[in-house]
Amino acid sequence: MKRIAESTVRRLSIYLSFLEEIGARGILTTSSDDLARLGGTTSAQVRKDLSFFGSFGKRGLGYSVPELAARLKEILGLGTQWRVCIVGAGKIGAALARYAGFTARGFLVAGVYDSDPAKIGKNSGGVTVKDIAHLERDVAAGKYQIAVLTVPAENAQQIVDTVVRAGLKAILSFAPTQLTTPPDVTLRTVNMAMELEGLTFALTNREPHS
Amino acid sequence: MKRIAESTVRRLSIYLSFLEEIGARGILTTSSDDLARLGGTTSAQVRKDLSFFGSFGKRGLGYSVPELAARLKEILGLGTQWRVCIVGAGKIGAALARYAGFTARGFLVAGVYDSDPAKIGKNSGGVTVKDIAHLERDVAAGKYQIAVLTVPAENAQQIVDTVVRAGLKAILSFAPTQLTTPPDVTLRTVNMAMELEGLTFALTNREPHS
DNA sequence: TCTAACTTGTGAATCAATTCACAAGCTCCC
DNA sequence: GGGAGCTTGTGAATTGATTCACAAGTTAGA
Repeated sequence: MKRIAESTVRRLSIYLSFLEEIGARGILTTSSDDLARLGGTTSAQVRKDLSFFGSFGKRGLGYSVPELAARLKEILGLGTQWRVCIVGAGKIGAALARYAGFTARGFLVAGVYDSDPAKIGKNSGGVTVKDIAHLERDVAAGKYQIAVLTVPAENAQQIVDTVVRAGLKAILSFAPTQLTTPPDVTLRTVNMAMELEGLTFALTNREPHS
Repeated sequence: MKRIAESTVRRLSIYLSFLEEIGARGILTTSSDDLARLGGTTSAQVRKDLSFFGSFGKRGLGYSVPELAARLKEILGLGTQWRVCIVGAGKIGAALARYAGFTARGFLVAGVYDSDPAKIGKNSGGVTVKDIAHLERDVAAGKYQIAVLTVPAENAQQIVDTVVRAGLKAILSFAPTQLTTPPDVTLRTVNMAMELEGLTFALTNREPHS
């Protein structure tokens, strides 16, 4: 299969969340134009995105909401429940552990790890915090498919190396640092300071009147 | 000035954080090749990114670390302190309110708002939670330049409309929904479920051997 | 002063993503 | 059955981003 751009995958997520929303309201049919309007893009873009995976619509009619939603779930790999571990039981880790948006989309926070003895054994987001010394063993045992990192920047690469060594293939990092992984491991980084800097850049460099 | 791509701005943030890191270690000079290696890109990309804003290096020599850092701070608008309000005093809002990465880069969390009477008046991340009914007035009074939204998806657009009406030009949203703003308002959205879906897509569609 | 070894800055070329534009398919209604 | 009115799917064209490749500037050392 041809390589799919990250931007395309992001849009598929957006389309899916709209399909679920309008599906819940009982709407059975939609069009690329509807999806484009709701998702902030163009109808041609919607159709091109979908065309990478097949043709799911009917000419003249549009798309069946439940059918397209099911196909997108399949494409995005949301058919099964994914087990996630959160590494770092600080404020952000605890917030994520009980973030409803995860469970709503089929992710199960099955473990939380920290290195701080004061936190180990305590409850964080409904899960007991485990000793990070057990992380590698648990990952190697297949307990998780995805790791979410909410640790300080200076520890992040070491933890990446640990979970990669144990065989994990997908990591979402909130550590504000650049991380490296082997090519067969997918890494996404969310850097909140960087997002804010995108805003200050815009505030600073915007034309006064436009 | 020519329009600058968002990807370029993101990379400038990365370059800056490396310059600060190596600057703190006493390194005075660096090259586009160093920055590329650390930032996961190519030296040509680094030079092209910088070329949009001027020429900051010396041929044959490279870049002065403190000088380039200062120019990047200026470009990214990090010369002044920015006042941020957090709307939504839930788990994620509270975690962000005391997130060290923000203050380290010159952002001041100057207010936290919520609509829940049980939270108003309580302390969240070192700031007293205010009634969201006062948000519009406070924004209009110029108390904040940036709003961070950590509210449920169903309330997010209404709050965007409120702060935009009050004159705010920069919003960072963590609500898992598509939001719309006038063209003179910059909006960035971080959607954690969408990031995870990018990972599950990769896990599902990856070639078994490559 | 001259050469060797670097590294920048930047047009040109390539590669990637988006948009255009239209043939083809579907439904409804006369 | 046939025409009108939709909407998809997709090559072609366009727009945008990245990479290439090299002239020009700088330093160090002989």
